[in-house]
Amino acid sequence: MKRTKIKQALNAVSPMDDILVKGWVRTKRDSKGFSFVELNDGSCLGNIQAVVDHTPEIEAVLARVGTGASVAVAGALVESPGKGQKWEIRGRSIELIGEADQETFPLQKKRHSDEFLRTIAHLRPRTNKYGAVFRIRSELAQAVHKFFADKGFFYIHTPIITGSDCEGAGEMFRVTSLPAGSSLPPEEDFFGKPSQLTVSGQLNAEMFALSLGDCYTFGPTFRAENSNTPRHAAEFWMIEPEMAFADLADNMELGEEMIKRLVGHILEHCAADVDLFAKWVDKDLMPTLETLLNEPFVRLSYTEAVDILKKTKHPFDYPVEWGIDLQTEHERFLCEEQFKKPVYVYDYPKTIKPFYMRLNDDDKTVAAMDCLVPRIGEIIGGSQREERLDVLTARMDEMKLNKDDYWWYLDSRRFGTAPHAGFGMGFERMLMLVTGVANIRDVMPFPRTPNSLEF
RNA sequence: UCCCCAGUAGCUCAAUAGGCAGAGCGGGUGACUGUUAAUCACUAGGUUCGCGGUUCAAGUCCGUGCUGGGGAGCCA
Repeated sequence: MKRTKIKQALNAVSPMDDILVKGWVRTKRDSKGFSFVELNDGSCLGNIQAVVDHTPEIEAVLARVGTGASVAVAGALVESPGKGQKWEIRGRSIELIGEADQETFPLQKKRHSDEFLRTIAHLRPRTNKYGAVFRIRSELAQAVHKFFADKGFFYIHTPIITGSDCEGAGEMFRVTSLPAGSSLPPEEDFFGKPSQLTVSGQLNAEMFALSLGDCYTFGPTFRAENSNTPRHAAEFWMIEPEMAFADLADNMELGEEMIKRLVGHILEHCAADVDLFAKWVDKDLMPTLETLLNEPFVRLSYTEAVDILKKTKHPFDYPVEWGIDLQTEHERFLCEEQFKKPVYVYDYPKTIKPFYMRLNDDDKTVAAMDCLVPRIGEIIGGSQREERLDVLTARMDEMKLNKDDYWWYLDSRRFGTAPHAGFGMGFERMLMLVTGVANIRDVMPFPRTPNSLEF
């Protein structure tokens, strides 16, 4: 007989004479003459309860069935006479597939701390909370692709290994095939030059925006920064759309539409899992998601933001002056206290932003934008790109970048250049936003952070 | 990388002023004919993170290292 997934069984509309389910035992309760066995197979948050009467053969099996064991139960799907569930399985047979030693199996039936579960990252998806996290993660990734596909964006696979320190966005991981401890020069290495793991697919994506129109990348990126915070990981996934013939306003509009669509999709498709987070992880999750969905995002120029920060009575550790980069405390004040909703800050001083952002007519600011959301901080960072060759090369000279390294990037401005804009969204931060999970390590299957590479 | 806090049973934690190492949960054994984190009884379980020091005596005080958490910087 073919296995029925528990999600299907729990959604049944009528009883079934024959059903076979397989899964992991969440809890077993014995009575005299029969036992309750609750199974979860990961297909959904809910467990299905099987009731098995004791026979000598079944008792022999049940003696070895404990929390965490994998089993197959065959029987009939019937309406449950007990409270708490609509359906249950009246078991005719139970087969032990994989035993779990009760002395050493680390997952209990009660709640564990996130810190402890991180030390058993290989087993934590078997818990309710982490099962829910990773079902939502999967659904969110699908929703990203659906959003862009619906809008006619093309999905571009930009390279993971890169040869140029593009952007200068933080420390990069070196890639080499030279033997450990080798003192050979980069010319002798695999690519004949230094190579690194990418920190962003943006520069490559720009080439495709200036060819296919609207496109996006969605893949892993790597930062070798020794940053130890609940919002950073050394390996994380980033979504980077890039649009031709678009400006900064189009860019902000796309970001807002995207966040609203993703939130709406998760509320619609992962209701049971989201409820778990609203109930146990973040009491304010539902109001937060409602705000994201229904409230228009604030749009505020950097200059206006500085004015607000200078006028408020709220004390800051870092004094505010036009020209400084906004500190975490400033960003949090703006979106958590001043407006209590997502805030776009745009037109930043050029001195604190990278070379590729489009210079505004004031010659002091660039067409950059950050989207700040409560609790997470910056979830989107983007800009209109500098499409004018002379302005772009002048900026590169100012910042002492070697133009030869960017010859192909500059070609796009030599031949048929066009205004274009794009941004990067941290996928894990989006996931933290929709689940209320506070630590990025807890929305990643096997998180990579400084001094942490166990799994 | 900097600042702050913590580390005691498998897990979550307690231990008065420096004076006998404790509880709940989990595990094991048994009871119970409809349980829902089942319940009840009994029971086993410890290098108090490592190293060094102070003291008659250290889980507790001092130094140092490691690990984890929170905050900051950097960023998505």
